[in-house]
Amino acid sequence: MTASANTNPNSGATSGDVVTMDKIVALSKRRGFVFPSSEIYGGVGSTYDFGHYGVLLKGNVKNEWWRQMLQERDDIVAIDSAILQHPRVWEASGHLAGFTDPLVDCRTCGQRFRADHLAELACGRKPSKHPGETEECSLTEARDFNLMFETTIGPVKESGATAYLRPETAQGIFINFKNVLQFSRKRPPFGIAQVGKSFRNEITPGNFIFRTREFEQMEMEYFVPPDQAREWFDYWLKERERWYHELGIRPDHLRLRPHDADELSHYSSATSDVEYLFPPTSSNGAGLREGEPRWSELEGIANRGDFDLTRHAEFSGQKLEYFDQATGERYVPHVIEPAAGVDRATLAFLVDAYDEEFVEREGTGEGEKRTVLRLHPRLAPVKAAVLPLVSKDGQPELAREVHRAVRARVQAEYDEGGAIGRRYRRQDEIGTPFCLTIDHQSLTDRSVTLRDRDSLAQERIAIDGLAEEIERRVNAPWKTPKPA
RNA sequence: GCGGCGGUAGCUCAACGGUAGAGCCUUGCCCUUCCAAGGCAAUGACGCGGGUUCGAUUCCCGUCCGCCGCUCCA
Repeated sequence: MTASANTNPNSGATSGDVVTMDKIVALSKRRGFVFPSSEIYGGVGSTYDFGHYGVLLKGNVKNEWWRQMLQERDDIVAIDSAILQHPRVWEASGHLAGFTDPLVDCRTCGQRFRADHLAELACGRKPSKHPGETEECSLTEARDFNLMFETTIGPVKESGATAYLRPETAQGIFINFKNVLQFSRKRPPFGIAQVGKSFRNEITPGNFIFRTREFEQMEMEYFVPPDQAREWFDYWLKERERWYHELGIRPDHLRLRPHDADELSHYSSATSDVEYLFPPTSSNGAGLREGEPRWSELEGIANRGDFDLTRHAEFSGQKLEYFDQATGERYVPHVIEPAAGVDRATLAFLVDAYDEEFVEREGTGEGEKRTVLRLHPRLAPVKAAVLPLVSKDGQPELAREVHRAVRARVQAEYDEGGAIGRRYRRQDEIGTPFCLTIDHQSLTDRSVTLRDRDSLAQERIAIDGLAEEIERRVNAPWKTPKPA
């Protein structure tokens, strides 16, 4: 729970400490994971485009989430709801009211206040004053802060109906509760899961892809009998924590943090955050660091009670409840919601995997720094790279054959350009767990060397059955070699 | 949105009131070699707009973008 190992700037250059956000941003751009969006036009604040490896990595993160939610159990079904929904959805959810308060800023003290609550608010000055009451106060005009993106349905703006881009995927699940109940043959406890884009006009986006105005969520609403809500809440806390651990996040960099009473959302009776210990922004050569490591939220797990179904029942006039044939009971299920950020999880996996080490050149005592992403093989964008040692003597031809076989099973690359060491390092930087090198011996005995990303160890392995062997290794249990 | 700092090739840096230079990276060719150190060549930058000036990447203003703090959340 504590961050002692990483809050101490003098803790030395253990491999876990070298990462900074600057390095992640630079690597992301250098290797084509993530680019600032609209760059050729000067950029748009806090929007990002995912490049080739970023798409593969993020896709793997989502796949792993689906694996836990769908493949490994039979009480959760999937849905993919529309981004544009009926405006009443957001009245019922509370977003339209809660997201549109007029606010004023004070230019003197820098604080922000609800414009309609000035008379009751204290502005922090002594003796206690209301905002605007003292001579130094310099309040701005009241402005509407609508955190939802607004658009118009219909091509003529003036005559169209106002609609909102969804600020969360959860509501798309609640409004489909009836549909799913009818067609999925499920009864509580059961869940509905969704992955998709959401949009919020954040006041202060930033921290790379950590907080953006357009982001992707992985949300699951788990509907349970009211008297079981607490136990399922605890269950999902553990399940979600296990998910991060199994995908290689170092346990001492992950924690569950229960919300205080005053932090709770309007809809929640209990919420815990899954937090990751993110590194500082940058560090200079002298070991001084700008910013401190900071616990930040990857995921919120909330007990939403019956708030959502009750509200939608009220606003829509539809019955949103479950009738238990066995007991003759009719009730509104309570909801446990693990709501995770895809981009945040992806960033955390990148950060946690980042490592640098010194590789000595044989016998010289000198060497090079190696940058490597120690990603769980299942998360790695590319599972295997096929490399002919030299690009002649029939090696490229055999390598192409191996590549064709391997890529039939897993994401694989072929590369014959430049020195072999350089190609290994390129693969290290994108986290490829296995490099398959074709050499002169390969041509006579149909074997390759398999080079391990983390240990650099090489072993000789037969080409026949190679693709299956790679697939087996990718799916084997894995633990990060990085020290805690 | 407010306050502080910053913006020169993909990256790390340099110089300068007289139209920018290096290393690394990348690409091509040669070499053929199991961990980025070989040879030859090439691509490539003053965030954007305005002002001062004979002349602005340099000085001034605005704007955009980024980082740090306030606030919010996945």
